[in-house]
Amino acid sequence: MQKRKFSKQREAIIENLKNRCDHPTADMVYSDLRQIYPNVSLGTVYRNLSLLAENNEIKKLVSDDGVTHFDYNIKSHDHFVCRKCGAMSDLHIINCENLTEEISKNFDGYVEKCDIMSYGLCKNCYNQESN
Amino acid sequence: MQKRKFSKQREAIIENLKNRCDHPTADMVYSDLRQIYPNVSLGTVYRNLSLLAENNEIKKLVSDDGVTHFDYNIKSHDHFVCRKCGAMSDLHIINCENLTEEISKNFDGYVEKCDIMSYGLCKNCYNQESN
DNA sequence: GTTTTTGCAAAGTATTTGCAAATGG
DNA sequence: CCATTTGCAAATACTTTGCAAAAAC
Repeated sequence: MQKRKFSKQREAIIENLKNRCDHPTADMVYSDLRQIYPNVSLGTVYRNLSLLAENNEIKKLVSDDGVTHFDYNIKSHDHFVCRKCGAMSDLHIINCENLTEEISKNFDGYVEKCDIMSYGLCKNCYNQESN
Repeated sequence: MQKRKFSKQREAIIENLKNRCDHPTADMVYSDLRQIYPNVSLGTVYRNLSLLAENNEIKKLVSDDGVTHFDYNIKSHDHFVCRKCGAMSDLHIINCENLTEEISKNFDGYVEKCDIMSYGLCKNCYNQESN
């Protein structure tokens, strides 16, 4: 791996992810970044998010509908995606914490990680629907 | 929903999915279909796969790398994706069969389904790597 | 005869890449 | 200075869409 140099854009991307819990898309991060650095480019945001995800400094999460989200929390945890508003939120499932090891036992190969993604309607969208 | 009419292209797509277990992409199905119907278009394949997935006749599965796969088996089961060759295979996890209901208990909204996606190296790629 | 589906091509998304200039160490 | 990163624009990859013709019923 090449030596990494500091960049204020990358720092701002990390800061942005750190201070929110809505699992933003690249475009959402880009919108926020433009408030601070009006000339920042979407390419820079994509380049940095990919770099960080490859080095496991952040998590890249792709939902069923093909939308890519990013998460600052790299600890093993699961997610819920609302079919209606598309929001992704955290989910903590108690009895599936050692799932990776569990799968490894019966698997002929190397199991690196395991993601649980749940879908449906979030509280808000569910209440709206029943009106 | 509008009334559906028969189409030999759609039937061939279903047949193709039914007779394989490698969770193909739209393009893989398209390649096979051209052997039977040389003039079939990729648009038709996408249209039909979307239609079938929306009506829950097949499953649409998106892996971490953003690649969309399709599965004829609509019963609840989980998947493994090889990080090296990209192949998707089935995984049957015994103690996570009622996960959707389990999540529902502690969730303020409506939980429709739940996918477990596991990543690593498949048997073949793992053996190659250790040589 | 009316509705659905098709093939084709064009358009739409999301993401990546080439390159010269700017920045970091 | 040399390596990395940036902004910009163009390119790529994947998927959807508009439309007239064909097929289904």
